[in-house]
Amino acid sequence: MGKAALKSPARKRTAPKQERQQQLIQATIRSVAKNGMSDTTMATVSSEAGLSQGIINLHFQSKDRLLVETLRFLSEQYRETWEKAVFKAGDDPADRLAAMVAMDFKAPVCDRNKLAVWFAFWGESKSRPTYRKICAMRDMEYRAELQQACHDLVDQGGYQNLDAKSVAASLSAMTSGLWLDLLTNPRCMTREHARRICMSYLAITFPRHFPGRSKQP
Amino acid sequence: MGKAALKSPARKRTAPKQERQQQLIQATIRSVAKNGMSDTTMATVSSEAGLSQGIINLHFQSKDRLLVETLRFLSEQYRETWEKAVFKAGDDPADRLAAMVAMDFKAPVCDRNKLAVWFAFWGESKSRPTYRKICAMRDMEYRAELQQACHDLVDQGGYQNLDAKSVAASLSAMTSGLWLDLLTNPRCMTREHARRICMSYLAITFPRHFPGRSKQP
DNA sequence: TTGCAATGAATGAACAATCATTCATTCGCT
DNA sequence: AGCGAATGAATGATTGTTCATTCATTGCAA
Repeated sequence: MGKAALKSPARKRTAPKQERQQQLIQATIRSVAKNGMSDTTMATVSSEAGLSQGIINLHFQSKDRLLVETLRFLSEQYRETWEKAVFKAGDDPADRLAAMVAMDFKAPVCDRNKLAVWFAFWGESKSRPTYRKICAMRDMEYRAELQQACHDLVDQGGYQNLDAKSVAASLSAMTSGLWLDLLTNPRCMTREHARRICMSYLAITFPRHFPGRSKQP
Repeated sequence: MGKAALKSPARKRTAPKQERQQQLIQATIRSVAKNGMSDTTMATVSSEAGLSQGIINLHFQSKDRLLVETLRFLSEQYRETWEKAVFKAGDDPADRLAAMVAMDFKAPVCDRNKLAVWFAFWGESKSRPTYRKICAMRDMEYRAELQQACHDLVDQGGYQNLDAKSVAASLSAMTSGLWLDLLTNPRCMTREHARRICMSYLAITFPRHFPGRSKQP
């Protein structure tokens, strides 16, 4: 054991496998956001990570696997985030809905780089069954939770004319549509504004459980 | 002149410039839908068009310009389509809204190939200012029209608590979100179902101008 | 009509650049 | 010393672009 502490403690040259993989996935997100999926190469990713050329093949075997693992990471982070939010919200279905909406427009999920990457994967999803499966699973799980909360609220609040499934589909669609605004039009749309728009939808849909919509800009 | 009609009348070897360019843009849409943006090459496009390697540089100078012109085509076709739909709908703002929603989920706009291409461009838009400008302009024009119709309906129908801008933003977001469903989950979402979801939103937002929402699946 | 240049659209082989992947070597930790 | 992590030059495949050539069409002369 060396006498001196020595070394830049900030960045070890050799790191545990999982840590390096995570580092490369983060670099992939930055590269896809900065250069687009088409211009993201092994070189742009490894350079973004501050590591060498061959590092990706060492940890992920191929570029394809790196991209799949990146999508899987985004997908799992999304699920963990809303699961946590729902748990914290407790039993009340209205609280659960509000928590899921809030989560959709806050870090770590709603980050401009990550939004760009989501859309990049969606754009490739028609030609890549693996992407489509991961996306479909994320969507299914999220929407099932949304639907459950809507169903509970319809029951508990006596909204007999509402179809929980349709409301969940509407809310989910609105969310991804607002993500698009945040991505392509960040000057006209903020995360807080996007959240308010979703809450307005909840307000007219479940008027007895959410504060009424006002003429906000 | 010529005795025999001669020639395969179906495909002339030399065609007017504009016709060839259109042919190549259609081939680009098919290739991006089939192979994704990353795996769309000069070879896949020209082969999809049934033409030779050099043909794209002859007509578009570069791959970049081909892609930009493809996005511009989609954007202009979208605008022409909704302009026509709004014109046909006449003066009534509720009719105009319904017409724009219907147009969003019908050919030629709502084609699965074209949706894939839209998302591919959106995914690259953060890294390509040219893409972002074209997308932003399309969105702005469309939303201005939507907003106008909402504004008229708010005035005429006495919906004093509604903000036309927010309603337009909600509807627009819902539309692109439903496009995502149609792209990634075509088995669970149809164009007609998507249209109904939008109409349900209009029904709860403008209850005196649209038929009430029922418990449809 | 028939023959014959002239035109320019279309081709596809060739080229240089870029790409993902490999692997012999170096480096750092125990 | 020994071992695994990391490197980066090397490799072959793929890419966008170029350009000499081919070929259908058109205009003109006889």
